[in-house]
Amino acid sequence: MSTLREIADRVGVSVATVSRALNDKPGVGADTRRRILDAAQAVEYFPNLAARSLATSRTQSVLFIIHRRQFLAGEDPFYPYIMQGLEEALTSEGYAVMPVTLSASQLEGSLASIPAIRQRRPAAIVLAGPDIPSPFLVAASASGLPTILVDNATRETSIPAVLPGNEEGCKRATMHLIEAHHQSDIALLRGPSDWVSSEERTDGYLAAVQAAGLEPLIMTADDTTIETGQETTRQVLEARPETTAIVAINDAMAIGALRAARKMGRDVPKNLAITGFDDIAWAAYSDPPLTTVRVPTIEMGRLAGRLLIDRMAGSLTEISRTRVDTRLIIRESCGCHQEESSE
Amino acid sequence: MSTLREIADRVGVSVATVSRALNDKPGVGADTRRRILDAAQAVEYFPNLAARSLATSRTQSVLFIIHRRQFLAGEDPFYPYIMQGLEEALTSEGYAVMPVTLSASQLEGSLASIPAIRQRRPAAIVLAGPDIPSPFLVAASASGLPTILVDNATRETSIPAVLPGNEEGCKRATMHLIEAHHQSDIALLRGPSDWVSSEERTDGYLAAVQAAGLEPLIMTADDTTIETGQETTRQVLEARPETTAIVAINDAMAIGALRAARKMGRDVPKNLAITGFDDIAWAAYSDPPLTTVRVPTIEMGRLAGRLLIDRMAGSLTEISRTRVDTRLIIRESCGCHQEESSE
DNA sequence: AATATTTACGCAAGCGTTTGCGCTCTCCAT
DNA sequence: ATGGAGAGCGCAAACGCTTGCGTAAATATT
Repeated sequence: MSTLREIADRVGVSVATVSRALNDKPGVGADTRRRILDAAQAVEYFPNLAARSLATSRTQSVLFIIHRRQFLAGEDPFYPYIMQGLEEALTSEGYAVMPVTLSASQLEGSLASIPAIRQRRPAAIVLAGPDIPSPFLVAASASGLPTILVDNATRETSIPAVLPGNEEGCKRATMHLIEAHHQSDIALLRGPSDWVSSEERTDGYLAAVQAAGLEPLIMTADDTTIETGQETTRQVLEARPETTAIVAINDAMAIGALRAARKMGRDVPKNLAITGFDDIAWAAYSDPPLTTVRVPTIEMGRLAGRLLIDRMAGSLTEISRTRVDTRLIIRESCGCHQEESSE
Repeated sequence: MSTLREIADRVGVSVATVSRALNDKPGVGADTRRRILDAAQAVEYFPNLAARSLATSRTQSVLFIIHRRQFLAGEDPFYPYIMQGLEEALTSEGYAVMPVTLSASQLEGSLASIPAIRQRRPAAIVLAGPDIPSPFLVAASASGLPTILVDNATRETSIPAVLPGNEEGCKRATMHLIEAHHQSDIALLRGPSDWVSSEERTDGYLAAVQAAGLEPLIMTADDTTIETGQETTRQVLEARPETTAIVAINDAMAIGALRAARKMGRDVPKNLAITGFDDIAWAAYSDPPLTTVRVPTIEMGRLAGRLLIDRMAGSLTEISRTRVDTRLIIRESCGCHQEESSE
């Protein structure tokens, strides 16, 4: 493991000069700089980040915080994709991501009580997922560290956040149903109102339905699982049997709707059209394959990473919410076999 | 952010003594130690890990390496669960996990060319997943860092590895089919032979089938996706229509088998029994719900973490392969609705 | 030609720990 | 009383890097 000393000795300069040369700082002659870079190459120099952190008192790692519940639920976890994108964006700039999954009680407590944050002094914090309580988000942001939210947002303060184009996406899906499905009754299956994406998707549904002059029917569930999707669909079909289309707030609920429809003797898509949201891995394999709105999760992570890098570099872009584009993926659950379906 | 200095000043001793007291090292009087611990508590001291790393020249983070392909395939990724368990085990001992996903070309190259390993000098390496090439595993192990494999293993050298009880698990599932399904023809859908778990599960299948005096039928696919499961099942049912049961090497192939069976007019489980392996999140929601062998992925991660901690602590346990117990989860795809089914 | 400015570099302190070594003091065996 | 052992503690160096400051030389300014 070579050090600055070695390079300095080789070239015949001081370590200070080598440090400056390697970090693209002024105060080094062009020729000297070249020789230093060559020597660094020759000895395969990599900076010791622990030493650098100690000297600069800032690290090159960002905390990636999620709620442990995401795991226990056994659902299709989306944050690995977020993390993947994040890692892609960050490693290229020399940053590492360190995942920390917190329990509900830890998320109630104070930010400072999390050892990782005290001991490792991360350069930034990423908080992913809708189930991190708002006070915690605010506390993280107030800690002074660059903070970014993914698939979550706060109303009061304006913490930077990366979100899918929820409203347009859901509006798009609903409109697709309206166009194809002859102006029939379209119900919405939605989740808790403290989940930002749920709110926004509902807005999209409402915009589309009202533009078409239809009567909205909104069913709110406590969570957005297959089970609740199934149960709320049952309720919808019993309360309003004339319903011919269902917009589900996410794919899990949509798959639940599929199951409920089958159990109640409805043929999807013939008697009932269904759309989901997210395009999780299994959406393409449901029966029938699910028409849904694809959320580019990896891209969201990448974006979060880039925004963070910009902020750490000092550019004071106070953009509050950044959107990533969604895309309607037409499969079979909506009843229109188009050639240009998936992909 | 308090330092050793502060505590030392408060108590009236040297930093050296504080350091020794806080690290449970000898050379500190009982009374002094108490006062130091109290003071540390009072100022909410947390060691600066960068400084410690610099002084000890070893870090408190472990690299978690996976193959990027795992993501692109869009399959149900299993390693988030591994990582979850790993994190649980490691954080309690003050270690952090840093995930690094490598591309195929990086996995062909040398270990040293990975910046993370040169710059962060991890305390250990975890390599997860069957698709990391053997030479890379060997190189990692040869690097001198404590290394552990999860869901992979090498034949030549004996790198410590954590694996599911593949053979027993698959034997168990196959025997269940044999017992319930009156001694009929049972085919196996397996994956590539360089995937250790595939090999071992095949052994389990063979053991069960041969013990029952049946003729084995093994179909090998290039990968273990829904698509290949579907395709190989089609082949099996065409080549040997009398087949009444299929053991799939993993749940994805099993779900593919389900689809193929439906397309070919077979009723599962009436005309064809199917079992999977892994118990991924969606196994419970397939139609019919999949009977499968549960692999405790989170537990595997936990175990890997604990083994690593032991090795870093110096205990020279040269256990080569550690097994975690699997468990047969009986649902409906095998045709025996037992009361004591899942959970 | 004399002065002011800039450029290129070295010195050395400092970041917060750990740890080998040496010192003092107490205690016990001689 | 004297010696040695051991416990308890402090000193100071070391880990590898960054950075403010000082200085000499080179260049620009009048």
